[in-house]
Amino acid sequence: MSFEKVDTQIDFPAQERAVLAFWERSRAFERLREKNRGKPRWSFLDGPITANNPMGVHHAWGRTYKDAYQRYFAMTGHELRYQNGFDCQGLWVEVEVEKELKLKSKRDIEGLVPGDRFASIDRFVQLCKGRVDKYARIQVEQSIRLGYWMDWDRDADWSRPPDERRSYFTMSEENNYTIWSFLKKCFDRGLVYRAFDAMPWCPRCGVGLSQMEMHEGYQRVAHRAVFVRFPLRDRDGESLLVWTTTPWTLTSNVAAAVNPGLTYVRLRHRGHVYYLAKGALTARRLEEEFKRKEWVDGVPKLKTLEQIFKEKGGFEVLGEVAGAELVGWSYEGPFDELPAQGHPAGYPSAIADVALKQQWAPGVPARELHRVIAWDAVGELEGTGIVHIAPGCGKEDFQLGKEEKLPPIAPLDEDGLFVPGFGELEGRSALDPATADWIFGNLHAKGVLLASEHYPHTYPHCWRCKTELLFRLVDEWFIDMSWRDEIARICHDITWIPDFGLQRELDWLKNMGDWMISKKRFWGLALPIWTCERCNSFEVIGSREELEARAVEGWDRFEGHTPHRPWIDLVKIACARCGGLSRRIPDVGNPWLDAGIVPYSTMGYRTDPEAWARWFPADFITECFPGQFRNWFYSLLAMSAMMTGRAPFRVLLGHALVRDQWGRPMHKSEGNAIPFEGAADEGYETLTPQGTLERQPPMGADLVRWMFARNTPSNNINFGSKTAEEIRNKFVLKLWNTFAFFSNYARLDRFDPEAPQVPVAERPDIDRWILSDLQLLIRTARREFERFNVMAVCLEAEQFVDDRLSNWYVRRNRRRFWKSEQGADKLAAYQTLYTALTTLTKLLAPVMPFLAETMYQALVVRGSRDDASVHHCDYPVADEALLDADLSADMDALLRLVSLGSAARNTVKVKVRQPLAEMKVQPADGRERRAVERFSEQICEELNVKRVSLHPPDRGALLSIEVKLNMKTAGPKFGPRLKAVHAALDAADAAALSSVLQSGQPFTLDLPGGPAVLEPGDVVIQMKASEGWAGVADRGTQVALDVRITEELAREGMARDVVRQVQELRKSAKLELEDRIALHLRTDSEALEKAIEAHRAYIASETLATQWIHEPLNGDTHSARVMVDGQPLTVQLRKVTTNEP
RNA sequence: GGGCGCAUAGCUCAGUCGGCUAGAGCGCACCCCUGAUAAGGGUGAGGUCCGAAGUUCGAAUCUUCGUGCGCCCA
Repeated sequence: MSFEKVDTQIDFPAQERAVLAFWERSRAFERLREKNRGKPRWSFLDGPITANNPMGVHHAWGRTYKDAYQRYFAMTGHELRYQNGFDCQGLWVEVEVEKELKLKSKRDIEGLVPGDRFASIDRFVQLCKGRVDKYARIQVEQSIRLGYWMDWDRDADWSRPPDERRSYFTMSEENNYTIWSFLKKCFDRGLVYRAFDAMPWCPRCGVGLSQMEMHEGYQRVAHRAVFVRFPLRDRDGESLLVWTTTPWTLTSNVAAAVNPGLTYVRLRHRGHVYYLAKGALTARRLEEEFKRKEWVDGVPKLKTLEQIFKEKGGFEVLGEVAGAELVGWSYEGPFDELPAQGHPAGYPSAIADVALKQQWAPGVPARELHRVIAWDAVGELEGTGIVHIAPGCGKEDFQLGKEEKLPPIAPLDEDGLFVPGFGELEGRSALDPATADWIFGNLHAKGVLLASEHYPHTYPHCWRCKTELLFRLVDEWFIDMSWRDEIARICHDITWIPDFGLQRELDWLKNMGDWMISKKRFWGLALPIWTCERCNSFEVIGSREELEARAVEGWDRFEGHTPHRPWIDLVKIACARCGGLSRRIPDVGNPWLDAGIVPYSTMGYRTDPEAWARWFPADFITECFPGQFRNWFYSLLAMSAMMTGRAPFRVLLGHALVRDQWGRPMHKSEGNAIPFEGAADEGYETLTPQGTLERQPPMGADLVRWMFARNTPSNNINFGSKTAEEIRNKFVLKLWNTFAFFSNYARLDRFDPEAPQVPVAERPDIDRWILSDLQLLIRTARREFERFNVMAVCLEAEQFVDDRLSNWYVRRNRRRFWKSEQGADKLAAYQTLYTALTTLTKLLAPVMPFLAETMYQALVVRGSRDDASVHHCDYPVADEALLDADLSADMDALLRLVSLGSAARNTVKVKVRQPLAEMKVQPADGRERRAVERFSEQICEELNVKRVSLHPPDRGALLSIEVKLNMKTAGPKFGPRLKAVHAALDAADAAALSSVLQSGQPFTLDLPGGPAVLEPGDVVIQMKASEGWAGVADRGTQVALDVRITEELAREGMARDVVRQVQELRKSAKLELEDRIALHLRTDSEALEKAIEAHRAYIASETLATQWIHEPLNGDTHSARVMVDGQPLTVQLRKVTTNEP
């Protein structure tokens, strides 16, 4: 079949939907897999996407890479797995389900089915699974719309259990049990342990956060800080001055720390003596932050302590004392009346028991042990230089407490409420401002409150629900990471792109703490840790089979369920040490365990070791890297190091973050995030920095992909409609218009791609040039894809399409396609452009799969019944025989000469439509000389001159130098002497003067009234051509245009103008390219009349006028009154049918 | 406090072998084109390639130090 007409106005999203339907109908993806089955493998491992919400446009960045590289390796003949991954388990899903159900706490979840905790948890877990399925399905649809080819789950697949679906799901049994095997290995090496620690804790979620999670949620907030005095025992009327931003922790105070190396002052204030660090008295606290506006709105600047004392009645410094001397002093705590302070070895008793057993503290109540301890970390710039220590309320406090044998007091329950033993505070929330009020009131009543203030600082928040974190003493499970060197070792087997990734990962490995793997929640990996009720020892179970063999209770009820809560909790085993009954700890696992195990769980490590060995390690992974060094990359590497000691992937490509087009971080809550469908298909609204909502048109998936692919992976991308429009105009539309141009003329001319090829050697230079550059593009594309540098492919392709193919090749060759006679030259043009376009479809297919397919179908398949797809093609290979470096260099020289010619026209403002007689060139080198000879026709056409000639060297320079004063600077500088300077300048040797000034040196003119010094800025140096010529020079090249317009040339110019006006009218009359017309032209201007007469044949052939009518036309005509060369002209035309004469 | 990264035009960024006069797009000014056309093209203005020192025939590029910003860790 022949070529279809192609509209230059195209709805890209609609075209993409048509391609999707074609792929679906023709089973294009399945056929690609069949085609590549058995070929060399290329193993890609997908990082699981959290199946918890629909994707935003930012997800498309990584997925563009994933698809583009997969497509490239498929086109170069590789077998792939095409397995997508979904991250399913974890708190983020729980939080969303809680929101849907309007649940506020863990107790609400456990009461979902009233009175039945087991059924409640079961129901909740089912809802979590359901939410994962729901959003996984949505993400599949979105990914398909992006053009991402994966082995997607289809309707029938969703009713199967996750283990039997096409994508992998981290909630699958295989995934969970493979993690068990990992934990078992850790256990066998003695690396799993349980510990009490003061953990960052989210009171809303009722869960502790790991070190890596805590970093996600820092926010700047202001807390009410207090200055409190701790009266010293044995020193009447004297107190330590203590400062804290968390007043609720004062209830659990055990000690006060000073820096033994600092100097402290004694000062008297209102009859009482205070101790505080000398530097603290005058420290300008957070002054820098205040200046830099790193502050919280509405919070006043902090006062110095000096100022506070002065305002409250003045003070007097009595003396200084070394910090070391304070150590050991004992004091009265602010809440010693509370029962918790009186409980031996700490509070509550569960913790006191452990503290006693593990010898963290003596069996004495905290209030009897209050004393000053030494701590080097205490500074004097933040508070008072005396730090209140509550081992049950802070990480460092807890460590210090253990070292100093201080009893820990843990005041809060899971929900952040005070437990019994804290008097009136019982049941109050530590976060509630009313609680702080109560504490302030209480301290004030006791007379120990000196002052309070609002203190801004960055404080950790729950990264999921944004609640402020508290530090809480809890028991959690950890993996001892003392074997970190084993992980670091395999990092060196990986190619990191960008390469600083290796250093980042190694840094993290060096600094990370032990891995907290437990979460006191419901939906997640069931940690396979069973503890004995009798002897309190624990062990880790490594597989379902092992559990079944060890089970002494509950297996029958568990069987048939996935290893999730609450069913797995039913299984009890006999303690290996004492035979006692062991039950599973209620905790679930850290979700990064789920994602980190996938190189094993998804490739058949346990089920099909041979298959696993074929696909492991993955050749390539790519993800957004901020954060992943301590998350997915970390868990992948750590778990693989433990499992096999091998790197789980060979190449890692990391990419940065998507910002909005003004460079602001994208946030759903800020209104500047872009939903995926909005960008791909539907258009979207975005909030501008001015706060207005702007409606944006859709970009289409290809454009979204291209924008991501052309960006430097390591730089954040400012993504938005502005860039989209730019790239659409300069690249996508150019490509499309070139394709449309070709198709529309090929259709009219019945161009047959199967016709015998005009030998390349016989084609014109410009054809061989574009073919040569095409080979260079192919070479670059292959090289850069292999380096995982798709950006370079895109930038090179843009340059080829825009600068070379569209703006030069097609523009220069239009007439070869227009002309009516067939022939070798026309055929060569068609064949050349056809080769360029079909090659481009294949080159671009990995990045722009839709556009490439549309073009390929129209250019190559052309409706033949065979369902060939561009994605089944082999990726192009450069034909070295077509490379012609010499030709490219000549063409570059030509382009330079043409741009100089345009510049020369510009200087005299003669439009290109006006033909000129001649251009003379004084070439800078042999290359330019040859370009003039070789491409004179191109130059003449492009610049609309009749002749181009080389300026003979023996005739001297083509242009002369002219130096004029720059009146802007020279005027004020020389004032009344200006005339004299002028004259001297005219008399001076222009060549010598300009060479001095151009080298940046001043030039001195000798004048009667004394020398005048010219600076380079004082003059304008121009190249001047002889009378009637316009000249321009650049880098040794000089060109001159004959700008004298003869009557004959003027007539020709007018004729071209007439043609243009007629074409304009044809177009507004919506005529087809091939339509013939009857034309009537009428003017009162004699000059114009003559021009039309002289060029009648030319006008007729250009405008396809088959009938030249002298009388005004009647009936179905189109007419316009236009101006040509300042003269009015009436144009009338009418379409004629072919059988008219 | 430690580590990593970045710094090129008003803005967003290319420039990874050290090589002629440092580029692109946007924006700005002027001009042009017109059957690829709701586009597009050309020309121009605009640069201390963050600063300083060094290596070199030659540095935006390599080294060292400094400044500023970002990220990570403590």
